[in-house]
Amino acid sequence: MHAQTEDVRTRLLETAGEIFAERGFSAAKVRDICKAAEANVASVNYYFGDKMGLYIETVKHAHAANFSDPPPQWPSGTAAEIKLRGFIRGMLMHLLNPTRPAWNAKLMMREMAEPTDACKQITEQYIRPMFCVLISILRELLPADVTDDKLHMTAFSVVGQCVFYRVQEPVARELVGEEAYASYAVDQIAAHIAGFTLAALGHSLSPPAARPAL
Amino acid sequence: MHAQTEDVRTRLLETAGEIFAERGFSAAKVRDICKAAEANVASVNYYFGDKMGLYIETVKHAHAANFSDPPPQWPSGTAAEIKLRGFIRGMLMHLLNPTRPAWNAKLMMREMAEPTDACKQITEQYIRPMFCVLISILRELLPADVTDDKLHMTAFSVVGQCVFYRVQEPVARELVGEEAYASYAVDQIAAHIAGFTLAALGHSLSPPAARPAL
Amino acid sequence: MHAQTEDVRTRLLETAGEIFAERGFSAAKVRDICKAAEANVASVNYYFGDKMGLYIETVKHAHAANFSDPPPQWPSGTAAEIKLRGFIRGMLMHLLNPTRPAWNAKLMMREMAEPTDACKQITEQYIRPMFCVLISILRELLPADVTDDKLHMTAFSVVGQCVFYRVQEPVARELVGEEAYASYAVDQIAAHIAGFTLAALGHSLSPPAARPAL
Amino acid sequence: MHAQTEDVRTRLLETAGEIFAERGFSAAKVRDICKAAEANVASVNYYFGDKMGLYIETVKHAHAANFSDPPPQWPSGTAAEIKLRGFIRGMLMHLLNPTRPAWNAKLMMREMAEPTDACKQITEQYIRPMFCVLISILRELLPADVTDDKLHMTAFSVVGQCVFYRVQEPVARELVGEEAYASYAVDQIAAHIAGFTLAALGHSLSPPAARPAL
DNA sequence: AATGAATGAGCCTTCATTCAT
DNA sequence: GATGAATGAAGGCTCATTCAT
Repeated sequence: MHAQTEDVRTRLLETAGEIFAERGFSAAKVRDICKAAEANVASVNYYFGDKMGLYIETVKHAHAANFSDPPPQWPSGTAAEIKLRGFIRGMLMHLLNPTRPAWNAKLMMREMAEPTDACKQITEQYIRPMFCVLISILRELLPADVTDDKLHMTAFSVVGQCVFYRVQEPVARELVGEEAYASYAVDQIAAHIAGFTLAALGHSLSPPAARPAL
Repeated sequence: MHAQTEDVRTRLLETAGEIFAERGFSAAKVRDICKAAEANVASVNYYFGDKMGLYIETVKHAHAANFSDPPPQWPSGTAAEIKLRGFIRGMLMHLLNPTRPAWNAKLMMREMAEPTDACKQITEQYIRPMFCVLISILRELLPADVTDDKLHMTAFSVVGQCVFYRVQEPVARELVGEEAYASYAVDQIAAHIAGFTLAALGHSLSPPAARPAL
Repeated sequence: MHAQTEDVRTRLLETAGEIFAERGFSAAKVRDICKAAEANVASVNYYFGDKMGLYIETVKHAHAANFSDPPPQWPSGTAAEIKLRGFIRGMLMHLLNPTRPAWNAKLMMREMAEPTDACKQITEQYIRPMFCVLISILRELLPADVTDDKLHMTAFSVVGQCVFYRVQEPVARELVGEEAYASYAVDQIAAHIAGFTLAALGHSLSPPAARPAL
Repeated sequence: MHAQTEDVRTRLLETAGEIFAERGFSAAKVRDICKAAEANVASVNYYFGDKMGLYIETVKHAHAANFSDPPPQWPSGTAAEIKLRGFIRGMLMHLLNPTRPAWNAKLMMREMAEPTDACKQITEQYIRPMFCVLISILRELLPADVTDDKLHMTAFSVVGQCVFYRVQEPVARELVGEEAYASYAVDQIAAHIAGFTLAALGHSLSPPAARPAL
């Protein structure tokens, strides 16, 4: 109760992430957050000034925790196709990872729907680096004279296919049925998106395994 | 006070959509909604039972207003490619329609992040019919022996590319810059997505502009 | 809907009695009353001005219905003991009658707890006549030179014993247990009170049946 | 603001008693109670959970304040008649106590008319102990082989006579006239009820004033 | 005469915040 | 530094009442 002083702040951040994600900003009650974090009712105001202060720090913290993985890297000379497949799989793993980030991603969704200052910060800090990696991979796969617009839209096509499974989950689940949706494996989805994308880019119509040299 | 009697309900629906979209369910106050709709404080409970009732109807109404167009139809014999291009363009027009939409789409985002009963109802009522049309188009473009899973994932790839521009708008805008993003025309995006998709399906390397060879 | 016009008023009165008795004045909702009476929501205000108007009329109506029985009468020359037994039994029948008056009596209780104008009116109109009968019976059973105070207090002793079973029912039920209380028959209680009273007055310690001439 | 901190709860209890008694549960407004108690609007929910919680505690408190005197005790060997006289007088003193009671009793009336959880609790906590004392006294005055029913009904006859003066006060006052009623002294009533009861039980024709013979 | 759609005052309750310790 | 008892602003909802028909 005295040595773990800094821990309270962190516990608050973690718990708040979960609860904000689950219920949204205004539906989340600071009392509930504090109780769940085994902290005092006044802790939020003490550590973060007010509820909004806690929220902003929470969003930052969530991103830091969720996207702190360094952008993927490959040995130079790795084939662009391999890198694209890896990138897509990594992204889906992040988005659909059922262990930790359940609420992390939900929180992000909210930010998208109602961007706060946190949104811009996060984009620059965590998303742009990933985006740049994707762009560089796609540049290898596209003709050298491709326009920036085309390049960006292609990247968006890749990202759009991936985030769909996160963003539209409830709808997709309803459309194909609970059972069918439950059977989707991350690897299966990743293979589909990568295959679809590579085919679109005029590379390989063959499934990953059939590739001669990896 | 007598001719516009039914209009109160409608005005409430419209105004609530705007406010729910802007602030979210719990942050939106029925008092504010009523004031904005020039309706009585009790109107919400009178017409919709309670706040949640208003919300559900609002979400439905938003969809109805935005997606009530009957699923697109083509003369029999129309080439599948033409239909797909039309479908994608129509979907983007809806999603990015600058006249009505602002809050309409935002509201949907919220529903995705935190699905309520409204979500299921809308999916069945408005989304599934569209989805079925897309599926039938894709069936023409895919091999006859394609699995349902593959068919569905392909549809999701199409839809994912489209909704990205709605869902991730703030991020996309930030990533490519305000100016570049503003220059994107619906037709340009639609052409990209259609071309990307048809290429992925191994069809057409032709439109949007009879590309020589890739 | 047009011929039964007067009936609505009456139905309202009856239903309101039941509901006012059950829930009290402010907890009773005019909507519920109207629905139960199959009358319009505005009927109360139409027929009685407002909710309080309905209440006052309801209390009057309830008493008229419940105590309209003429005060008991006996052939001249009937023994005072017989008359007292009859009086007590009649009073208990009224108070505990499980068929009609359940709510009638409850309503009266409320009036006692919080006397309105209706209370005085009722006392004069319905209660005093009964009280006078009791007094006249007791005068026969008490010495001629009894004071008025003594006479009144004796009457109150009789009445008090009777109303106890109505007024303190929940407590009595709890004290002796649900089962035992349920086994009390009106006749048994009446016999006890009459016997108790007559004994107190120095007449007969014998149970009613053992009386030589009836 | 610091020494009297506990007093808020108590002040609330006292004030609520007065107001609940005066207006009934639903007509009493927590705002009014808080204002009268010089407490915050949220105090009720803070201390008692909700309005009903306050009500229950209030009823208990009223009883505790009014009946908290330990059940009367007498030196062993005291004559049962003496004890009965004492018991009756004590009970009437409580019921008619002009210092505190006004609303206390009214509140009880309401509970009887519309029993809540509070009723049961009070019966067990405050009323039953008194009732047991009365029963034990009566057992001394009645034949050894008396049935439980008879014993209980006899107790009810005693209690009924007493509570009448509380419960039916408005009616009694009206029946005998304001003046006459005002002249009733507690001692006078107590003497009457005790005398009446003892006579009924076949004991004592002695007190209150060594009556020669009846 | 009688209705029922619509109103607005106001009630109970919640909840972020504060302040004395 | 950290707490938790207490606050007051405001929110959702109810309900008696009205008014045009």
